[in-house]
Amino acid sequence: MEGPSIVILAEEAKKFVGKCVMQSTGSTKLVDVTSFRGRTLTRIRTWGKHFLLCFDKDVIKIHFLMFGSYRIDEDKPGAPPRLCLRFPNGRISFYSCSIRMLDKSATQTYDWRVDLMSRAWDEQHVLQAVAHENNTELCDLLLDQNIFAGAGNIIKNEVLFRLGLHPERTLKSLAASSRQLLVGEMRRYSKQFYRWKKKYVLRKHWQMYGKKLCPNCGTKVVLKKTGKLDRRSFFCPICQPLRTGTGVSKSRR
DNA sequence: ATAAATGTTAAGAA
DNA sequence: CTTCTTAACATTTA
Repeated sequence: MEGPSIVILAEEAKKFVGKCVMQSTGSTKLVDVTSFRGRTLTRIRTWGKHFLLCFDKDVIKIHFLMFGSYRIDEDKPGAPPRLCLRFPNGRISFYSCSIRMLDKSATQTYDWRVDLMSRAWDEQHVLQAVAHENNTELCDLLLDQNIFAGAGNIIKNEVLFRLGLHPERTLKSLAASSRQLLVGEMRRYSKQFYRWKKKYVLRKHWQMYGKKLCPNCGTKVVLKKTGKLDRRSFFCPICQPLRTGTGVSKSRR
């Protein structure tokens, strides 16, 4: 689950803010499930892929990893929730996810300037952070949660295709103007992802992720695990060349 | 049926 | 000390 999906969850769960937990159940052993009963949910926040349920002095942090899911006011068949919070106006359940408690002070260490979905997202700050990553391949850079919080493998692949960038290019091969385009597109596409996902039309807008043929030129899409993160990259070898330019030596002055 | 995948963390190894 | 590797987590889809 990528950042935009977490923002949609936060909107759906908003109706529980200000409500008191009537009953708390679940199979997680990483938090004391029984301790939430009688406490009021004061706020819901998100940072990247982190979903934060805030109480007066501490916070439940939920991360959905690869397979996590949730349900509101219904049960998921065949799976006991890791955590289910029941409020006077409904309930929310979380499945196969990581659940941790944070002290409230820990949320102050989150930097919302790098959160792709945040109002506080700061292009200049992100460009500065990117500037330290000259030797990093783009496929790894775009998944770095300290720089692009909320970006996942779908966003990575789609953005690289839209800009005609090969996933194994290093940042230093990009001119300053291209870097700025890249950072801006990460933000723009994340917002687009959110709008499409809300309308249940996200998947049909994928141009490269999971595709067989390039929508531009019809060339067979390459699927390769790339980078230190060894994650799947889908790319068109024609539209996303590894080497830039037309053969003119880059070292020419 | 088996494998691989919208992901992260911690522990141990090098 | 840093960087890399592996395991753990555990569900859905192809």
